[in-house]
Amino acid sequence: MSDVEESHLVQERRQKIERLRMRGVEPYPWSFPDRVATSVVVDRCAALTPGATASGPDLRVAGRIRTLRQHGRSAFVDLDDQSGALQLFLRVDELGEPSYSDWLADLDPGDLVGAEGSPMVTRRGEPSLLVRQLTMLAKAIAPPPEKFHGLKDAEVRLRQRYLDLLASPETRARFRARSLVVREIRHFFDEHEFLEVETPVLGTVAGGAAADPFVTRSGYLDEEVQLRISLELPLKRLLVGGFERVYELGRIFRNEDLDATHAPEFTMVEAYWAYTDYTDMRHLMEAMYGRLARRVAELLPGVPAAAEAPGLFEPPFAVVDFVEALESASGMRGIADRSREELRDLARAAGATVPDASPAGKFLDKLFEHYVEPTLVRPTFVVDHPLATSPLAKRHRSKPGRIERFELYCRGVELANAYSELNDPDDQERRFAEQLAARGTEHYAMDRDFVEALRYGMPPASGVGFGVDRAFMALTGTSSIKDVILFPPVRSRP
RNA sequence: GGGCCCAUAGCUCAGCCCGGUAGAGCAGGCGGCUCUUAACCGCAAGAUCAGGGGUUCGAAUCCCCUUGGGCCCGCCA
Repeated sequence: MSDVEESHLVQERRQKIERLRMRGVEPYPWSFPDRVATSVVVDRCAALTPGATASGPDLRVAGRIRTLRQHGRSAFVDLDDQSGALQLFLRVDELGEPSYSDWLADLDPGDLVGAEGSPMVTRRGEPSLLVRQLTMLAKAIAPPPEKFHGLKDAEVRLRQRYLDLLASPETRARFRARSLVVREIRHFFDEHEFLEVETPVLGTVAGGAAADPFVTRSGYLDEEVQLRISLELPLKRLLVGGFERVYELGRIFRNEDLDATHAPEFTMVEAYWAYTDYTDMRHLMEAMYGRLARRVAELLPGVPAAAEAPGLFEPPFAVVDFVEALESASGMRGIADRSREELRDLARAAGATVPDASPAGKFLDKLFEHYVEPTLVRPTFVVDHPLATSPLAKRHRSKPGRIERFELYCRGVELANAYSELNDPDDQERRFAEQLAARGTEHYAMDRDFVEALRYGMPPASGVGFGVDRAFMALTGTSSIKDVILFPPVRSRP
């Protein structure tokens, strides 16, 4: 592939810049005040009959040229802006000579231009702006992707996301919807009187989950530091400190492979709610996902999965017991009483490759993943997991050997993980020690200060965590996490 | 980490199986056209066929390696 800088297309455009300057036109001016969105002009046109031109003051619009259709002494330009698109109608009898010919000689697809004129509807019925004055706002030197087929190259779409965005209204709509769903999540927690907080990304112990951290070094601390892999432990310290409803929405980092549902940095929400238990949190999540589903349906009516989301996420969601669901799906009995070795052999028989040393909870997760997860298409709360599956949840008040936990699944994806949070400091210390004994690699350490904090008393509380990227994927039926992250990680160019 | 697949003009794609001087559409250039909307008509141009090596009289095409990407599996509670 030849260097863009060298191509004849670029040289043509550089010559056009020289011509613009020679006729006194600045190719990169500073602003374009008093413009309206193209949608405003389109709305104004709705009152006009075909062939009619609006009276009243001229309107100004700005945007990027998608296509040009020249007809000798008139021309049509399709102009895109964030609100949509508008056809510009250029005519020699409006622009005059030599202005008309000069402009047509120097305009290209991809250029950012401003236009001033009257709203009008063409005889063929197309809402348009009859242009009296054109302004170059930024001359594009590099040609844009092809106007009809758009940008297909998956690599370019990831490496040069701006090209994907400028060529694809669908991509723009998807990322806009993501941003507005994030805003909706904040509204939801804010309305429920949760306080949004920010906790450190860099710390000396990355805890709250089992994942490989990114490791770096702090010159100030003169110590190894790790990027957070979860938000859990600092947020619970805030419950100790007296905040009763807190949440954080932020980036977390796990030094692991990128695939369709995992990215090494992703956005997570965790919320902690004092004096409530996991059943209260279950109802909160039901309400939240119901609301987010209605929002994506508004934002992406043309995306089938999004349009169907409100029906799918209509509360109440199904509730199934972890052990009962696993036993009924697999035909096995007495799952909770099996030894670690038995569970390991069962997991392997189900096709999982797991190391000998894994804790029993790992094998149970694998069995669940294999037998039950694929069947959970409608939103379903899986509740009351075996004790071994998490070190941070409180023991179940009535089911021996279980914890008070739920996971929400939908369309085969995990959409939330919540507990009645463990607040017994001695039990917490024991459970951390058991996890460490089963793991024991160099970058893992017990967060002793967290155990110390619990000794001062953390109120009974429920807590939840969910990945924003995956939530948005499930709500919109998007199959790859790269399609919901604006700038996914890419290797440096060879 | 394992398997399969892909890389040809700025963009979207043919050509590859079965080796014989690299093609189209869009975009760009020149000419024509005052209601088109994937505008249209004519002319001329545009390529280190991802990179490197090999086989061959001859390689975009067959073989090997490298790089980047995609899908699946494994890993990632």
